[in-house]
Amino acid sequence: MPTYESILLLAGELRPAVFRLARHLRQARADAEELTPSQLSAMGVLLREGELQIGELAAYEQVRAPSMTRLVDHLEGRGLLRRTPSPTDKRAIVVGLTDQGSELLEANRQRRNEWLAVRLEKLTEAERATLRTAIPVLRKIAET
Amino acid sequence: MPTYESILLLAGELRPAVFRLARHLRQARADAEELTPSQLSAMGVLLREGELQIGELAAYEQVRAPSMTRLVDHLEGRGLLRRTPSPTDKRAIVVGLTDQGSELLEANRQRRNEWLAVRLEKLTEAERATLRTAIPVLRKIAET
DNA sequence: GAGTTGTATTTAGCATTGCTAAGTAATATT
DNA sequence: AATATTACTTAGCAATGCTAAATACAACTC
Repeated sequence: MPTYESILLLAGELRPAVFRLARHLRQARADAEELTPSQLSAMGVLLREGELQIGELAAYEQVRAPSMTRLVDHLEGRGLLRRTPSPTDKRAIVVGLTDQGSELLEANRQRRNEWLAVRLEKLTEAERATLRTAIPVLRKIAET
Repeated sequence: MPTYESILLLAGELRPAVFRLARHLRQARADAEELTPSQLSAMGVLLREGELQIGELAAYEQVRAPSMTRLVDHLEGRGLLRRTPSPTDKRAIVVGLTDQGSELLEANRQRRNEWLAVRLEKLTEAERATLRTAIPVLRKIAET
């Protein structure tokens, strides 16, 4: 039975480790991609979830509706997503990725995975095995 | 000898797992703390590194000098850090945390560690052991 | 040592993104 | 039918990123 103290210690080491890696993963994104993190993130939600109303998308992104309205304005202007009136509710609007949007997002995802893969290649097989074991634990923490 | 394909697969799983956890860790911060992520991050650098010149701090934060000048303006106005002229270079300025700044930062750090610790407590001891093993690997990737 | 070049910081002005408050249109409730 | 709620938009504020240009000092060069 571990003490809370020892767990706090673990937290103090795990937190910065995860945080720093995430920071690098984020920076390995754009490079003159002309898309900001918010834009990429919102598009990522649409890729995973399919079409959503503006308000739903805002909720996913933990942002207020007006912020999402403007973000969608930009992305729509660049042809990366499309607004369509909701068939069931004439107040609401449904947004979804265009083909161009999905392709851009997919290219981006691949680039980031490759950035990480290059680093994973340099590890030992044992270290990679450790990571494979850790992934479900990391997911579990985030889902709590 | 693993294939690059299998490593790409691992990357595709590890990346979102780390990213999501980091996102939660970030959100477990402020809560009416009246400090933004940029401000917290810059103060964190000063806590780790001690006093730095504006330009050095900007470099750590991967931000341009003018952005850091303004951020330091704000934090100085709130009494969280202090500007002092560099003794060796009359062009330069050295910034460092005030006692109030250090205390606020320490309180913040503790709160975030506790957020994570609560979740770590709910894991099995084997899962925590996995994380302990994974920490140095995560660090290694980030440092590459 | 005078003049040039480079460095550290600041100021000014632009774009993005977050917010709240208030407006419009449609839906739901009483 | 009147009222309240909901979905989105518009308008305007604050924070943060940038570049360009100004200022002050430091370091070289001839």
